Formats: sequence, C-alpha cells, structure tokens
Amino acid sequence: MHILLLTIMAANQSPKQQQGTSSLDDIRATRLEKVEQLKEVGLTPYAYQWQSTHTAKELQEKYVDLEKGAEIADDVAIAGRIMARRVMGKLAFFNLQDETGTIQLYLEKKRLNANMTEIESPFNVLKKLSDTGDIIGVKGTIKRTEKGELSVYVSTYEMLTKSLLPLPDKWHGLTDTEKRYRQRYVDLIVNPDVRETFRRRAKITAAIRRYLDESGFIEIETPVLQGEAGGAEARPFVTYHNTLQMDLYLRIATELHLKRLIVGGFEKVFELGRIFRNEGVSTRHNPEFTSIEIYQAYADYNDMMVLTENLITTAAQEVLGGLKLTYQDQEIDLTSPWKRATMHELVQQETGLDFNTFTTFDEAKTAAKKAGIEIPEACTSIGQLLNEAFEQKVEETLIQPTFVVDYPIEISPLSKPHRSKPGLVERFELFITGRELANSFSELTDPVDQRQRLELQSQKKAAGDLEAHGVDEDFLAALEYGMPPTGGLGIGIDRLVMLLTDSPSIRDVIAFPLLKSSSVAIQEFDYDAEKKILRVEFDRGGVYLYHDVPEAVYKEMKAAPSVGQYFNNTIRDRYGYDRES
RNA sequence: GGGAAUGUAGCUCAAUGGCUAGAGCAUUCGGCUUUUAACCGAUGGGUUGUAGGUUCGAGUCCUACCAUUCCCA
Repeated sequence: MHILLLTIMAANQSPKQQQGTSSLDDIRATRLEKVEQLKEVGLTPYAYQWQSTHTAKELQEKYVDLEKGAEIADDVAIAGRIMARRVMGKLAFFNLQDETGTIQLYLEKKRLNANMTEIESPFNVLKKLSDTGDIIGVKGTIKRTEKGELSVYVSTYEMLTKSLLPLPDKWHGLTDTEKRYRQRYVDLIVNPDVRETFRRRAKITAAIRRYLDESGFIEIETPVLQGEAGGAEARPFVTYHNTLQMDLYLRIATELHLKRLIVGGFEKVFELGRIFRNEGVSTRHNPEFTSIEIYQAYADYNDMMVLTENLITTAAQEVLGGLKLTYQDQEIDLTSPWKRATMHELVQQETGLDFNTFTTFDEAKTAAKKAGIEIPEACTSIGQLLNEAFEQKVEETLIQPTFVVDYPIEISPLSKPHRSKPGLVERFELFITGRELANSFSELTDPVDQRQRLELQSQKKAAGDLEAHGVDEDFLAALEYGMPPTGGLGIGIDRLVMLLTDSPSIRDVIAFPLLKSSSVAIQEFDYDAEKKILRVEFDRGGVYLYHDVPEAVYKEMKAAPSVGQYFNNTIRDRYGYDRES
C-alpha cells in the first residue's frame, strides 16, 4: 500500500478547458520561438562550456581605481545571468550577475558587429533574442562609463543558456514567502542575501569541522536507518525495508552509536548530519534538521563547556569576523567565558522559589502554582516541576549566552549522576536569545544504572508515550564492555546558523524546507461495481484505487454538486487505497 | 491540535455588494549611442486559491475545503 497523503481540494465536474493563453504561456512560447531563431542565426541556445578569466567581484576589485570614462585594453571573459537590460538604439547596457556579484555590460552595435563577423548583425540578434534571465558569456575589455559604472566593453558574446520563464519584478523582487521556499532557485537568483545565508551556513559547518579536526576529533558516520530509534525523546519517522521485511526508523539522534564508538576505543568522535523528528513544523522546527554530536573520552561536562565556547566563537569569527552580533534587534555578545548558573539559581532569581527547600512534591506544587506556573498532568515530581518553572519563566530571559547547569535526573536519562548534588545530573544546556542551542552531559557509563533508566523509558512507551523508546540492548551490551568517562555535546546547527545570519525562521537557513504538497484536484473517476473499486484520476497524473467502496457512495459522488468536497468528506481517509501501477 | 491574518495578471499591489476587475514593472511592437527601477509612444495578458450558497447583482457577504504566514500548545 502506497502511503501518500493526498489532499484533495476541489474538482470540476467536467474536465478543465484551456481557453486562450495566459500571459505566462505567451512569454514562454515567445521565448521558445527565440530558441529556434537563435539556432537559425547560428548560435547555440544551450552551450556546452565557457571559460571565464574573472568573476564579477574580482573585476570590481581589480579596477576599483579606474577613472570615469577611462578604458583599459585588458582582455577579460565572464559569464552570468542577465538581470536587467537597458537597450538604446545602437547601444545597450545589461547587468550581469554571477555567484560573486554583478557587473555591467557595455554593448555597442559597432563593436559587436566588427568582432562577430560569423553571424549577421549580432547586436540586433542580442537585442531581439535575449531576455532577462538568460545566461550569457562575454569577452571584451574594461571600461568605466561616464556615469561611473565599471563595465565590460563587449567584443563578442555567446548565448550559454536561454531562459524560458520570466524573473520576478526587478524592483520588488520575490517576497511571497511560500513561493520563496517552494521555488528556492528563484529566490536565490533574485535575493542576494539568501545566497549569503547559505554561503555562511557552509562556512559555519566547515569552521566547526576544521576546529574539531585540528583538535584530533574524527567524524564517523552512523546509521540513519535504525531498528529502534533512541538517544532522545521524540517521535521518529517509520519506514520499511522490502527484502528484509522489517520496519525501520529514521534516526532521532546519533548519540547511541557514537558512544559505541567510544567503547570501541575512539577517544574523540563526532558526526555532523541530518536527524529526523516526526513532529510539528514551526519557525524553529523542521522535521529534518542538522545537529552535531561530539563525544570525548576522559572528559566531563566542564570540558564540554569550554569546547562549546570554542566551537561557537570560532564559527562566529569565521562568518562575522567578530563576537558581537545583532539578532532580530537584540545585541548579543559572544565573548567568552559565558555566564554559568545552575537551574536552581535561575529559577529562584525569576520566581523567588528555592527548590532546594522543598521536601515533598505537594509542597513544591503549591508554591509553584502561587508563583504562576502552570502544572501539566504529566508533571509528577519536584525535578519535573523545576524544569517546568525553568521553561515557563527563565528560558526566554536568557538572551546573552548562558550555560544552565545541573539538571534534575528525571528529565535526563543518559547523563551521569552529579558527583556532589543528589537528585541532579551533570548536564548543561546553552541558551542564547532565549533558545536552546546546545545540550551536554557527563555521559552515564554505569550499565546497570543505564539499564534501569532505559527500562523506565520503555515502560512509558508501553503506556502509550509516543516519544519514549524501547531498550536498545546492543547499546547496553556495549556499556557492559566498559565505556571510559566521557563528555558528550550536541549543538543544533540550524539554530546556530539562524543566530549567525540573523534569520527569524529555521526555513530561512534550510535550502529546501519541508512544505505541504500543493493541493490536487480530481480530474476523472469511475467505478467497478463488481470489485467495488473506485478509480480516481487526479489532475497531477496520479491514479488511485479505493477499495470496498459501496456503489451508493459512487452514485452520491456522481450526483454531488462538488466532487472534491464530497471526496474529502466521505472517501478520503475512510477507504483503503493504493496507487495504480 | 487551537486562534488570527492572508490568497486578485509572470512579479509587487489597487478595487464602498453595482459600468467591461485596474496600476507599476516584466512581455510584445516602434523610437533612441552613456543608461542605473533608463526614457517616450503603442500593445497583449485574469477560472479574483477551490467548490458550494445568499443576492436582481459577489473579488467583496456566508459555509466547507486547500495552501501560506504569525501567535499559542
């Protein structure tokens, strides 16, 4: 059975009739015609190769001192996309954009016609057959115009790729958020800061990897497909392996495998990669996102705090050139060392409640209610209540980098008990701009203790907690062979990139964020009365068979004023279906 | 999952329940050898997200659905 969530919107009773042509179709048809005309005059609308001598940025830098009106006979070659065209009678100015920036092309009829003798009137060809969006290569010399714009004074050009679809408005650009995410390539063409964001993202991950490499860490890739998802509390994605006939989960963390590597004798390992959590989507959550987990043998969480500072300041230096930044109008200073405070201290500061003084849960509950803390049903211990108080009252106040240390044991199943504070574990989370950016602990290495805690999780799973997981016996076996004392650290890369690129939404730092599929309308449907199969053809081309549909339903559907609405209400989600092969 | 807002030409946006749904940019045609959102003149382009409903009349009001954005959980 093909698992596919088809959302059906509406459907016309009769197949759609295309009347007339839309303006977009017209533009496309005109440009296809231009492709043919280019071939006729002897040009290649889709070329094979081009050699540039410079990028736009290199030219701008090299000739920065060239005076207005001056020309230099240096031969240059450059390629890029035409972003704007200004055509006079016998002279034209194009703006050319490559990955590095833009440069103006100075296109003179006389010069082009003198240098491109193999085709007839090349200036007119360019004037008639080029459009914004086309990718061209030009050769020529350098000239700064009277108005002060550095230009390539073009001798010859080649059409490298003819574009068929119009670019968004040159002044307003593309602002429709949905279209920006769905058609990121258009967003990237017209919005230079989007390109800059992804360039920075690449620099950040490269800087982190470089720092770790120089510190003796090695990156080892661990499985994405797992028999049991573990290492975090989160709902996993489920998939299926056909020939092995087994359910598999996409990983929700890399923790348990990286720790196996520490058992195996590696002392400094990490993995920077994608993990998957089957949860809601928001400005701070994408179902697939990137994290880095780092494990260092013989280290504890104090060592990991220093490592966290070093990694993040290194990344910030790399992309910002400094440690002060502005995030959504908030001034952030990343100069280390960062503030360290225990969860108890912070909660006391914000709420006045000293959780160290509570001896019973009821006592704590009464005091917390008084302080305006909402207590969910699942909250049944002082430790969980402390965490609730922290999340509700403290988190959003932690704007400057702050290590929150020493967490209650109840919410930290994988970390080592605190060496001096009973009921707590050696764990910290890093908060910046009120958001959690990193999570770390002195890893639990006692296999007996670990088994007890995982079995507790497993009971929660059996009781219906979808974020809890079964016991990973193989992981426990690994611990029984003996894992050295180890410090572990996880950093949310997307959130770090958001911080360092001043991006308000996680979708701004993920090139292709997950969006719902666009709606589909019903094109046609028919019914096999004998097999009770309703066959539905959607306008996207998909054909699906719905099983055991009563004939009465088919008749009602046929008579319904809106087929799509009837389908949504009565058939979708109620009958089994699969895709017609 | 709940609430609010949005959806009109390729893009950015207008349009008190009432004339043939408009404008700028882009397109197409013409003019122009120093433009910078070039300019001047002309031109084509619409299933107003989808389907119902109310109404003499719906882009506008109502219902359902789809998608997006923001807030909350």
